[in-house]
Amino acid sequence: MPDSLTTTDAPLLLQDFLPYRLAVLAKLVGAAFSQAYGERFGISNPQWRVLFALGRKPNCSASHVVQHAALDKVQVSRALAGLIHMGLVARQIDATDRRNSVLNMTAGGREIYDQIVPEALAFEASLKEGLSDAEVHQLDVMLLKLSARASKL
Amino acid sequence: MPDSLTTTDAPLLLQDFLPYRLAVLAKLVGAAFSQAYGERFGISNPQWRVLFALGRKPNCSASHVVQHAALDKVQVSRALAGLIHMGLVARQIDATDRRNSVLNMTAGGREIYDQIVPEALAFEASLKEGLSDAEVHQLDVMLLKLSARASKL
DNA sequence: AAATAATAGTTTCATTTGAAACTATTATCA
DNA sequence: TGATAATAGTTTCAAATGAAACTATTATTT
Repeated sequence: MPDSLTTTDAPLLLQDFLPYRLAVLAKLVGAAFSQAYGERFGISNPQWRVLFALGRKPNCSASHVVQHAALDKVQVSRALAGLIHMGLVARQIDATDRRNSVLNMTAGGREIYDQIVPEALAFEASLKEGLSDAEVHQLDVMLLKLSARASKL
Repeated sequence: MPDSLTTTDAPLLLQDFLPYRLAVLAKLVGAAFSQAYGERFGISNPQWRVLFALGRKPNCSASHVVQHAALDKVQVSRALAGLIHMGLVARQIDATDRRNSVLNMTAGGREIYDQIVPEALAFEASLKEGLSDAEVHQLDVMLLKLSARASKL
């Protein structure tokens, strides 16, 4: 019996439903990434994000990480606790405002970071393999548009 | 001090990193969706997926849901337990193979399903607002390509 | 047919996550 | 200045998640 005979009047095709497709793709990509690199370094996804944020902007506060890594403050706090415990990140206190922390990678953290960055970029390139330059650009535009829309819903 | 002076040689821009962008977008979209509908009906994300799968294919087994809703068997088992408890889904045992269950929405489940489907489609349409037909098609193509690549990594 | 393997689904337990409450510090306001 | 509010970050507790062990049933092998 073909599928069409088992469906109802206006079935929603989960496979075609954009929120579902995005969730499945993001999970798949994230799993592939952390399987490849997270396991190797013992670093979780939120911790990668924190490291990447610190690589981009040293001497920043945890709040800055919250704003630029799409993590909430609880996640950042926990990720930092782990990274500091592993000796990959150092935390000082901002003398001008003792509520703020001043975060930096340690030499050890930098070492891992410098290893992972090229691999992360290679991972991304591999993911985009098969997309033309024009398609990559289109993808960029559409992700931006979708993000803008989604944040208004 | 401009950002460029605080960065390192080859910084990875988290905001431009595709796995990150996908994760953030998927989460944003998913949160918007469940905030709009999950709260209203008291139904979780995995439970929606199961309902949508059953709407598409009545009389199916839990294994079928596993394969078609991108959930693992634990999630399906738990989602079903909740849906059955709420009286939205009924489970029988397949007489020809007593390991298999035969799943169907109840009248109550169908009622909710029939309410949510048009709204879910409207949600999706709203998400795509601002994308031309050509862009929507491009998006489809690229999500397919990315999914194919990701499952090989 | 008996033993073994495979499949469907559930339960258990450890980890992850998120919301809300909490501490410490600085800013604002009366 | 003292009281109140706001901000930075942490801790606590409950719910969600995932891996692995488990039960029940059917298939395969000898």
